[in-house]
Amino acid sequence: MKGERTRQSILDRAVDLASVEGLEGLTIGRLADDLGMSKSGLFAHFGSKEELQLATIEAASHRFINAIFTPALREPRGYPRLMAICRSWLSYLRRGVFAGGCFFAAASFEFDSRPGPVCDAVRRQMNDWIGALEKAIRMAIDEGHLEPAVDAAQLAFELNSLFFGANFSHSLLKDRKALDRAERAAHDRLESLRVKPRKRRAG
Amino acid sequence: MKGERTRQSILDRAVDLASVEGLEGLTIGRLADDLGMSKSGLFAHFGSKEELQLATIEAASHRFINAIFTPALREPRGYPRLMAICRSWLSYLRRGVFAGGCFFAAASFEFDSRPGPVCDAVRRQMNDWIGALEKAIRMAIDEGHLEPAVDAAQLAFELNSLFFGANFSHSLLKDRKALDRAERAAHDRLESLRVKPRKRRAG
DNA sequence: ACTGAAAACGAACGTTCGTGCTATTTTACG
DNA sequence: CGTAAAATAGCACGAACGTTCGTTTTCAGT
Repeated sequence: MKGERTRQSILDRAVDLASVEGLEGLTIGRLADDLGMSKSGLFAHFGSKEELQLATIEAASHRFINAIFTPALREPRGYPRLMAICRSWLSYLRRGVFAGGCFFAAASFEFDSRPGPVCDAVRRQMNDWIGALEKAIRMAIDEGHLEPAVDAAQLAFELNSLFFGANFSHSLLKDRKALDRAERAAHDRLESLRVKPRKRRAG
Repeated sequence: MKGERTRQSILDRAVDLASVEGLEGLTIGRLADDLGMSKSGLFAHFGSKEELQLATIEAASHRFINAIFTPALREPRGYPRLMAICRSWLSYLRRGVFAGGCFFAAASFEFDSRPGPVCDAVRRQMNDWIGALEKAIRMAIDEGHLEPAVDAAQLAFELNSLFFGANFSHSLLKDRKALDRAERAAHDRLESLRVKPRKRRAG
């Protein structure tokens, strides 16, 4: 009972630490110090560093979903929801949901050339994310909001790229216009693929 | 004399190692083993790990410029050169110029929240790169190839985002269509901003 | 070929890493 | 309450980290 609570607070801190120092830079000793507990006490919760990393990814995913999808799913499906996801993503960066920028952007570039269970877990998360983006796009097509010819995978790729680019310009270059640029690019791109509502007949 | 040659071969290997393991994961012992030399012998060339990291960034920059700009600068300025940069970038990823994908994409996301001399050096490199992109865009505007209203900084942001996105989809997701998607997106975007050559009078 | 300098080496330093153990404390429950 | 179980602490380990130092090897210029 108590264990579960402790575990959660460990992971909460681990997610932020890893978003700054990286999943490999995330260290058991450092994490234990931060939480005022012993290395071995913390270690017992996970059994290995790799398990800690995997659990941290899982915890980060929950935080991500809460920040992006939970609010966006309140919007009506189709174009509004798709646009809400974009705005949620940028606002999630602005609000600093993770201490060191987007956890998954960092993890993606850290592990993209280091095969293993951690790499697999990151890839799985990112495939889910891209899949969810594509789904929202297909919904917008089905609702008649986007042109039927739109390639969902292509558009998802482009939107995701803009988010990564925003993270980069915002966090590393400290460009205060980064998020505005990304929002403008996403908006313009979506607008260009939008079905113009000349007549309200198509359903 | 000999020292400079050794130093260069160290950095050559360091660049590839760091593009896989990260600039922090780049380890003096590992690097020395790879090169069949002693830790202390290697260490003496740099005096500290941080200096090794900074020198590695510098070396990576040379390789990057050789792969991207040297060929692109042979194209006539304006639209052709801009498009050549885009294609060079994607081909540079395809050819595996760095062992672990784009060195600078990895470094950017690794150090974007870790202030210090290494972060500063990465930021400087990336500012140079974005600046060069903007310059190529402005040239295309000046040559009358792109609409005069084009916002160079905005377009540079978008192109760079596509490159990062390509790196991500290519390296982590192993999506074989990643580079094609990025090229298509870049091409379409540039085409949409292009001055249509209806009559060959302007210029 | 000789020699002074430059380069590389080998061993060791103190620290931190992840990971085992064995106690001890704390918690949950009958 | 008391007690079994769960959670945490303490300590030690071997390996790897960056770094220092004194020695030895290799090179370049005369």
